[in-house]
Amino acid sequence: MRLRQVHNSSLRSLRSSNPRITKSLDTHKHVSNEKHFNKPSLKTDSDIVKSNIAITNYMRIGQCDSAQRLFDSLSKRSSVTWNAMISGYLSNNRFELAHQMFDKMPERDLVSWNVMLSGYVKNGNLGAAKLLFDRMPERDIVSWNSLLSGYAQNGYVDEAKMIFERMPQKNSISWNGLLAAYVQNGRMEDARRLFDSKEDWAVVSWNCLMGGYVRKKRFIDARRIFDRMVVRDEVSWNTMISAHAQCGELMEAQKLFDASPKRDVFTWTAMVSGYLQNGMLDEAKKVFDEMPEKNSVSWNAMIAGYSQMKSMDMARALFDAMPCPNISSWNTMITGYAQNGDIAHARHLFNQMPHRDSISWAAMIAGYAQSAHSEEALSLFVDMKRDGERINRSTFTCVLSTCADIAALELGKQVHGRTFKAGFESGCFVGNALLAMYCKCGSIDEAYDVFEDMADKDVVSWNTILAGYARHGFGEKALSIFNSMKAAGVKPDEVTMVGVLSACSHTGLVDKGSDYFYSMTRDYGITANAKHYTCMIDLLGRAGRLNDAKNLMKNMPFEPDAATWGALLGASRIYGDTELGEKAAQMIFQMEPDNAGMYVLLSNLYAASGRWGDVGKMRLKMRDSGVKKVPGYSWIEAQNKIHTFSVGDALHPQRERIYSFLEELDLRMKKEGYVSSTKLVLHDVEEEEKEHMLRHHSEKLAVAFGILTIPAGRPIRVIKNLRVCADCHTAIKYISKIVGRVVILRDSHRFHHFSDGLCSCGDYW
DNA sequence: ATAGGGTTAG
Repeated sequence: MRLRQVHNSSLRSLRSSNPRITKSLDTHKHVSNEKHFNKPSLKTDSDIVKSNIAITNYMRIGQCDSAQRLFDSLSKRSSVTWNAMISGYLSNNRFELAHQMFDKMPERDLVSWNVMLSGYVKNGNLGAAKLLFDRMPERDIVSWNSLLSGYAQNGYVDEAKMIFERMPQKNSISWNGLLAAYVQNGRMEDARRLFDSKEDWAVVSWNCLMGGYVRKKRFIDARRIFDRMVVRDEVSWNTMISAHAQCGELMEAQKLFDASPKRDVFTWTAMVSGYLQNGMLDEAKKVFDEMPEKNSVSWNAMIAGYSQMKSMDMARALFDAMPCPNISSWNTMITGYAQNGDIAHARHLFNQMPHRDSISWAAMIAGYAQSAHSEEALSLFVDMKRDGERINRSTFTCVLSTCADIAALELGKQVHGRTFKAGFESGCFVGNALLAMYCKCGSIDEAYDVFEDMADKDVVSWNTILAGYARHGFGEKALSIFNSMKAAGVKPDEVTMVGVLSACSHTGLVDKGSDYFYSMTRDYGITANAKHYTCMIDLLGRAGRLNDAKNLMKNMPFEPDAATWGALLGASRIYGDTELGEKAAQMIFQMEPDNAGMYVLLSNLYAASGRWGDVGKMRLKMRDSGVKKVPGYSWIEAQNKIHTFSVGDALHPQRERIYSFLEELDLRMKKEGYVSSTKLVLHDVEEEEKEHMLRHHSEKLAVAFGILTIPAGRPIRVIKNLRVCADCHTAIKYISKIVGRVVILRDSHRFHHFSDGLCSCGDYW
């Protein structure tokens, strides 16, 4: 704190050097005038100063009305009086009133212009700021610095650099402005080059560079900067402490905490959230209790920690105990209740809270949507406008992405309609959200309609529709999108190529995929990343070239991650290579010990090759390691509701109708030649498992329910949280043919379009 | 007495 004061006071003396000169000139003028005027004018001037101070103080405590009343009552005002009003209004977010003052004032001085300029910048109106800057009768270094930061804050890094180069003079604020422009926009290499180009950076600039490295998770670079600092203020220590806490190095964080010269609420809160992020709730609570002073951020961090650990009672106790909960505290509680499935408590708090912002509404809407209450979600969306909360583009984007997550197509369509009515359909943000919603909800044709109608498509739009086709199993279509994209002059990026390679993989185009993979550096300047390699391993594996896949993995320039091993495991499963599958699964267990899906995959692999002893061992291993199999469930949207099914579901109101329909289907399937693969492998399975296998899986129940409720001619869209079961996959192919319906199933990995006895995945997934 | 930059905790 002391260092910060030293720093600020040196700035202040710099800042005041000019006014002091002006003042002495004023005094001089005044003395010469005194021959003609009598004392009152001197008295009036000191009165003006007094009222200026009073205005500033009123504004500082937010009493704009009192300031305005005082201003109106004055008989004499100087330009400082006007400037104090303008600046006060701006700092109280009363932009319109500030603007009116600026227009009305009789004589504007340089400060008036600078105040307005920074007002526009803070208001995010860069265009107006630029116009004002051009209109200014004169400019000083303050004007230039304001404009520089305006460009930087709005992401115009190169323009900021041009301003910096055009500046007649530069001071430490200007240098810091350019550095911050790079850091804020993630251009750390440029920031570093600038930083190394000169000495004598201010402490804030050191902090700025260090903070940039922390945000990029480049903790070693951050620490090097910290160690090189000759002068450190509290912010420097706090940044470094939170960096160590974030990456789980709590011992080191604690060491710096103990060594830091002064600890403020930031320092303490950084330690609390460090422990929370690493799941150490008790330690976090201990530090929290020891904190000498807490503010709402500290309380909210602790509350969020409890709610993430599903301890809503503890979270609630803290919430009730905290002195002044702010809007974030309420939002944290609502989100916590909603995510823990307690929608009633969430709604109760939502109704009680004094003010709601767009985050409160989004949390509540998402809560309803995720707990299968789409009607309430939509009606809340409608209520929002009535409550006075403006529905803006980001609200639509947020609601659409909720629809996408839960594949609520009907709800999504209604939101689409409202988006259109509100005039928000144009623009990439909402357009891409719509596009993604239709893709993820399984309606690839509607996604394409949106895509075609988009006036301005960016690379994200192209990537979304391309990956959409690939995930739906329409590889050829995905590749033709890729060609149109190139023809439209849009440069493919890394994400595009992931889509292209996975399209080739899903379509079995091994040679074409390899060509793209090996030529993308030359053609588009894209270096293969882990995802590209994973696609290639998947592609080779699918084609049965397991050795090539293994070799590619051996030769890739980075360590394989769980997804890469997963691709190899998938291939071994299809081609029955138990040895390779075992190796891959072991690697995945090491990296993701909680990944229950892998135990299931591996034990299925054993079962397929008749190794029943190993299947049993897997079961024991799973039990001993405490991993809980994630229960599989499926859901379907019908009659404005989301219907959820679990294996052998006994809760659904229409279960009897569904089960008898499945019996009937079973007979017809057998006539067509269907043999249940589960029944083939039953002979060596324990009783409990047998029963499990004989019961209908959730996806089959949902499909049957869909056929019974969704009007003929419309596809049946089902979503499953895990991968589709192989037996159900076969069964649904038969069912699609028997009843003449299209079934679109989204599982945790991709889409399956079942139609006339076939699936778009080509039985590889 | 009025004006410019930046960094840390939810």
